Amino acid sequence: MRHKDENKNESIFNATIDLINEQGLAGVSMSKIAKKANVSASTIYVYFENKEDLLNKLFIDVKKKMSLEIFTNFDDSTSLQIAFETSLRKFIQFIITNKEYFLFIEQFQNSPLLHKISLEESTELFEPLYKSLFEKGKQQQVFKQVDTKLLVIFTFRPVIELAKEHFNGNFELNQEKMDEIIHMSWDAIKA
Amino acid sequence: MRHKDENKNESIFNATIDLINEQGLAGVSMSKIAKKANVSASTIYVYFENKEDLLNKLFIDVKKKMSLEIFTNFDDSTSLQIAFETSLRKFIQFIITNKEYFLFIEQFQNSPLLHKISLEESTELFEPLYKSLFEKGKQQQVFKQVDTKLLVIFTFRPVIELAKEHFNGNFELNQEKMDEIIHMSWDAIKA
Amino acid sequence: MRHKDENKNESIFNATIDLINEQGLAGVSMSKIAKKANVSASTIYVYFENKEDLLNKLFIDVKKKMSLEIFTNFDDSTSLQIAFETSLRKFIQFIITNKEYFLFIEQFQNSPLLHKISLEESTELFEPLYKSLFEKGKQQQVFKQVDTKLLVIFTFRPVIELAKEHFNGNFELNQEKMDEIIHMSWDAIKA
Amino acid sequence: MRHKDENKNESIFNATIDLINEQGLAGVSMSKIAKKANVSASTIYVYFENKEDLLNKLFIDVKKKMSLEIFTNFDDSTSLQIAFETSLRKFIQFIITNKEYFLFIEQFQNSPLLHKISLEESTELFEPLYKSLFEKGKQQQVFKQVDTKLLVIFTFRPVIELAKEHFNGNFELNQEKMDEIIHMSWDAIKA
DNA sequence: CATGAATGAGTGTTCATTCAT
DNA sequence: CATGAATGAACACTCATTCAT
Repeated sequence: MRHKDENKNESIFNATIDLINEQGLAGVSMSKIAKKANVSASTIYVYFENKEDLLNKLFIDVKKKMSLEIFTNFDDSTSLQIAFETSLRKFIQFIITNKEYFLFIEQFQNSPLLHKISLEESTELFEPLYKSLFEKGKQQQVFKQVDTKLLVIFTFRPVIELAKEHFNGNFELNQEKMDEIIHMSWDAIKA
Repeated sequence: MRHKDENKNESIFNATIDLINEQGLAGVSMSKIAKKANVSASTIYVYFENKEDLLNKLFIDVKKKMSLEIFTNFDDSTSLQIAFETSLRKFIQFIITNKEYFLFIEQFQNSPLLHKISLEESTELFEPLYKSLFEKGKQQQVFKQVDTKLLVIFTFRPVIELAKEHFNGNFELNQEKMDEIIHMSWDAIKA
Repeated sequence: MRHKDENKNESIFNATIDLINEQGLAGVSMSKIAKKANVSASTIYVYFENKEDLLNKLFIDVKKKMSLEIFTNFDDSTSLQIAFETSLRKFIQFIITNKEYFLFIEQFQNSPLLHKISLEESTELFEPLYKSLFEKGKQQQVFKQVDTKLLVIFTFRPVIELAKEHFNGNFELNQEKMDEIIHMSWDAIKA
Repeated sequence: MRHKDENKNESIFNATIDLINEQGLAGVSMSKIAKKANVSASTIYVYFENKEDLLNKLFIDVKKKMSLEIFTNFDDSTSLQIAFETSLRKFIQFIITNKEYFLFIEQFQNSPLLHKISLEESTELFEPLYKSLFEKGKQQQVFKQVDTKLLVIFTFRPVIELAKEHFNGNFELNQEKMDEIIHMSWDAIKA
């Protein structure tokens, strides 16, 4: 349970995140969110146009938090391999310490309620990574000469999937495993 | 007595698949399925216990179809690299030519409606692949000495994600891309 | 649980009685009866016109069983007080040893599904009691000169209500209590 | 905000009572109640948790009305026989002039939807009667030395049953009959 | 700004009964 | 005689949203 915020917007966000983690995206309703956030259901409509709007804004908010943490102390000037490893480790770190944000993103990313615009807006937040890591890597012939999307997916998707299995209790994502994953991702994308 | 119409089971399945592809898993309701399948909503309950039961049985049915196609002509005796490439290509082939099955699986796999038993039952269908490809490969030191789950995920997850982007229209999964993906997956898992 | 009868009619009756005792009258449905009786739901319609018909026939059947037991060895020639006490004790005996019949009767007696004709038909079964006990008693000035219905109700209703409380566990209907009840009923009706 | 219409609660109660009297307890449904009360079915859920809650609250409400009327001008200091007769007459009066409340109580009292708590709460309303009538009567050796429950049942049950027959049209509960009933109940309980 | 009241549309499911064999 | 298949109508209840204050 998270603590009550002064800010109503924030407490609606928190209630939503908590609910989705407890009951899944399909289990959230405006009235449940209202109850958990200790506001009236109609108050939510003061802050958000409708349910879709609430979820999309929450999505962008969470993605912003994520990018902020990943780009903290991001050093453009290190070797590509170090930049790669650092980024991926920070990403894993964020997932592990923000389980409820991660699970919300994973659920909502596949939902038809996610607007294309929100997805694009949230993707743009990670542009620096694409530019100063993957595309630079391709230019320097360190990475394979393939669509950047392929590099991104081989870097992040496997660990995402394994984190899910970890949270499900079907897999233990310990230090050793993380090293192996990073190694495998690197092998996949390196030229 | 009236004899059970084998088609009815099938047409309920088809209606469900179509609906999920049109409206997403959250958008399917028993009455919509009934309307699309041209049966009464209560007729569905002659064939299935409830909504969960229907979706789980459909899931297993589709997974069975998938495994059947992947294991057709599966040759245990070829080189590992050929077995790997053949399997992955057949998998991609299935996805591309059975878009609606693939999208149903992807949506339902993450749903809380999916029973653990159904998931296990469907996973077992692919056991031969794990045994005669990934574990054999580890024994022969062709693959990395890591948890088989890592090998499986680096083999199948990237292409799944790219297929989704392909169907979304954000990415063109052509022959060249497939070759690249297969190459990257191979690099990821090979020792 | 009662054992399966050869006679289908009987096994449908038994299943119904059992169900009503387990789930209450509101909880019985034709399909549940069918399942419990190990027949198809449509088979019930071979034996009975519809649900109402089934319940009404069952009601009369049970009332018949009841009257049979009460009138066994009924001695017309004893003193009225002995006849009164014997009848009432036999009635109590039937209730206690046939809890499931009793509870069905009590539930169905108040149901709008009970046809007036069935009620009359079942009431007639107890005519002898009215004639050779209550009306004779009035003639002989042993009982109050009031409507026979009053005599009947003061004789049977209190014990019925206390039997219900007994089965509910709110009241212990032991030998002493029975004696008291019989005494009170007698005081109520005697001139 | 819109303020709660006190009438609405009341009109839902009235609609429910009317429906039960017309169709029996088994015949009431939330949508029928809604239609009769001229509100949307979902509005009922603003006032009550669910069907059970509605019926239980209605039950307590009606019992309260009943006890209020019975205890009006209840005089603790009169002779026991006068107190007995006054109470019983007031009870009969309530039944006769509030047929629809009475029939609701009789039906719901036997329903599995009645919560034990509601029953207890409603029983407590009549505690004064038990204490200053029946138990006092036993102390003064005016009544038989039996379980108070027996006294209560012999006092109220026969008249309840006869009122039902009266409303069914099988019995005319006129002034003379009432006097006889009161007399018989008194004989039953008096020492 | 905030909210309780109100609702039409929809949910999954059960029902008594009929049909066709 | 017996039955599984089939169904329209109904059920209790939840939903996202709007209204009036």
